[in-house]
Amino acid sequence: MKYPEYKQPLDYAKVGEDVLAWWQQNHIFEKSVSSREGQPTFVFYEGPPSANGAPGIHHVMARAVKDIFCRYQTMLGKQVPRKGGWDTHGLPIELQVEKELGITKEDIGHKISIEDYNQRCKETVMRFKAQWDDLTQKMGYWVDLDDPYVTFEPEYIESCWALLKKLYDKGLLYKGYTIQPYSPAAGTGLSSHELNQPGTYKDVKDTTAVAQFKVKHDEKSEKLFAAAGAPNANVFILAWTTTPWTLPANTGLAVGKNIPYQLIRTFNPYTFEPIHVVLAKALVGRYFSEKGAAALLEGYAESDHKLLPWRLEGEFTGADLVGINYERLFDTEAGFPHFEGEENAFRVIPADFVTTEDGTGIVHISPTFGADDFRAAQLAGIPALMVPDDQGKLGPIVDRTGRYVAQMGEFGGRWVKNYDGHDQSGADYKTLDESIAIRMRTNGTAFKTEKYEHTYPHCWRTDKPVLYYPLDSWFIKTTAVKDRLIELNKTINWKPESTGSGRFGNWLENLVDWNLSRSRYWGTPLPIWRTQDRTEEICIGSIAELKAEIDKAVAAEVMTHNPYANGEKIDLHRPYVDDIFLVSPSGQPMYREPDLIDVWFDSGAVPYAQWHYPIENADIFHKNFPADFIAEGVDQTRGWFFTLHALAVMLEDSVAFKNVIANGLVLAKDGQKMSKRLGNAVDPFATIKQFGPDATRWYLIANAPPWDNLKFDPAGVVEVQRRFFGTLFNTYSFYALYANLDGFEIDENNRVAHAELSELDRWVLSKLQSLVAEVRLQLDSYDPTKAPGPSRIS
RNA sequence: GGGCUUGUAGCUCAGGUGGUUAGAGCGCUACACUGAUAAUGUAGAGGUCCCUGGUUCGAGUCCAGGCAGGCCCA
Repeated sequence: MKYPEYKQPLDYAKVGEDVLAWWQQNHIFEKSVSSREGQPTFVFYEGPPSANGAPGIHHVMARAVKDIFCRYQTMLGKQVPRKGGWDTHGLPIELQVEKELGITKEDIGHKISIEDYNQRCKETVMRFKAQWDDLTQKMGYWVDLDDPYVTFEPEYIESCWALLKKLYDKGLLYKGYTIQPYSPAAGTGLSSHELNQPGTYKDVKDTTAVAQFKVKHDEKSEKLFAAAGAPNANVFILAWTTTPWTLPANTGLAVGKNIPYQLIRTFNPYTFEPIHVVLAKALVGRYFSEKGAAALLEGYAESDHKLLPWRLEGEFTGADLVGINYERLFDTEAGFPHFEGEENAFRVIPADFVTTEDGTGIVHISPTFGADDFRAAQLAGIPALMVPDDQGKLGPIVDRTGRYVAQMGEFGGRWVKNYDGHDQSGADYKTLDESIAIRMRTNGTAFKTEKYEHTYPHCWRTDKPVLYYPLDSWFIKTTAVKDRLIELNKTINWKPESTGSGRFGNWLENLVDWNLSRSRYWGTPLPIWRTQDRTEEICIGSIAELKAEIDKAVAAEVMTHNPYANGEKIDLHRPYVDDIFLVSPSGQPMYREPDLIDVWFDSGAVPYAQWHYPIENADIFHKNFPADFIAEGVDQTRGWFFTLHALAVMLEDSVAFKNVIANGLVLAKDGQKMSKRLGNAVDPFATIKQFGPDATRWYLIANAPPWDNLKFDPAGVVEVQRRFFGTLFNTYSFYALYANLDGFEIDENNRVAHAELSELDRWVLSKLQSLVAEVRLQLDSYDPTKAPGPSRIS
């Protein structure tokens, strides 16, 4: 018998196992790479999976996508090296270890040493590696598992340090601040994880204020004064805040570009002065009554002031207001401090978070006390109000204990909230918010002040209100290359296109600097050492450099000995690097900046660090950069896709990848998200065991484009199995049966001349060539779903 | 709240640049074959193209506004 005949029913899982065994015995994957030595390469980067959880069915889909294009290019004759890798650092692993040990972040360094804790993280992260390797093989994903990169290895970290140093030398690494939840009572920053603890958000009654910001009359504001009908009119912009203590730190006002605003002629309800105010059209009704519109303007000052008269004078959009200058509310004449950049402050700017839900539709911006404020101000070039402390270091108007700094005039030294537990029971006791409100009512800068109940986050340890406060962080100045990031992004072939131009493109348009700092333990440490007075610092770019600097420090007696002198293997993690002190050129000791870097830096560094570049292997790196193709979930848009792109543009002035598929999610068959809790998660091992890898992969790819969400229905896999593989199998069996009966044999050396072929034969050959052309066309354009299409039709 | 995305037959999905009776597979119904048979062939039924407005001689397709699901970010 020439052609093997199989019995029904065919065991698809068995076929998969047999093929896998044959691959492994004959090293087929290895040969598919080694046999193409010298051929053009097709560069692929494996997005490192984190091995701290079991793989799911969506990983099978993501990896099937990767596998398809790598194999296709291999079949076209290219060499496609595929280095596997593991992402091993980061918060999810730390949280898992904390949970398993029953500890919190505060216990690290006390109940458990940093050394033991990090050891535990290292063990935990590789716990599922065996499962991942198993799935990788069973699903038939070809990737090099024998020589993967691992982000916690010293060589990998060393590469990250070298890259950081390159950025540092280009002036792209700097220390600044970011607005984070901060507990003055506990003296510590809070993570979003801590803020999500139950009970942190409480209803509190605060003094709120609608402040009047006086518009300066210049060409930017001319239209307002024209509508008011007097060049010397008192025109104010109204902004509401639930935290009046932030008003002295105001440096800007934010409007929504498309929101309609109105100019209203009326009176200040406390001083009875005639004024003109600007607020959102949608909110005029909150402050002005129907009756007031009809009330006489004349005679209000002498009336009982119960009814506030008003008149509409004009309407503008937010875009009309942008750029208008206004007078500082708490000015230097009243004893409040000058600050750096104040000539650029006190301007109306646009912001996308402005709504007309509450307040006045205009948001008071204090860049030191709000994350949104900070971001909007940074985008618009508005400075923050910062004052120097006794050491000359710039800081916000509130110190770390929660008090106004001394420079704050009549309010200097006042507590922002009651952080020290002082007595508030006295009859004439006033909170800072109340004192500020009284001042504003007196000098005609408050349009309305009232008590208002709202929810506000509190520190889970001290029960005191949280402040949003500027905390030190290290940044990569991605905004310096923003235009180039956008420009190069346009050269990338995104599948689907909308992810590149929309989600990713918009993200780049609104880019802020990349906050690298993480106050954690398990990750790549920041390789920067500084003197205590912050005047001297060094960025270490390699282990060799570190050793040399340690030798200098030992010579200067800053360190007693070099812990790496006798050639033992270096561990660059905490706590070891924290125990290294270096010496500055002027002879001062330097201490490591205690932060870790964002794990996304680790993964963005894959193209370099997987080869231990730039320490070594420059030739290998250049041969394998940039990638021709990568694929990952759409949730990586601001993660891996961004960090790859950002680092490539800053370091190499290049894209990191030319083609990218951003695949969607795999949902349960009812369209719900898969979760262990709902019990609707599909086990990839069971699926492959039941249906075999071929039907599983075919279903995942052919059923819907990978960038759409896929509703995973096992019945669909059954259908694929019957419809496609069943047909294929039956067709083969039919052929095998009769070919064997007739003793048909193909004689490669004596084929029938084309001209002598029957019409039917020629039709079939034509059909085949059309199929090949169609499949190639679709695979060349990175559409794996359309590629199998033609083969499904007869 | 913002960005992106999806909504076409019972199910899963196709439907460049607007143009006759809106398609495929599965499922369903009927018939045929009974040496491919837990198959195969032939035929058929089945749709308010999410809703509302608009542009147009003409809209599943273009525009605006909603509704519902999803992802990411606040």
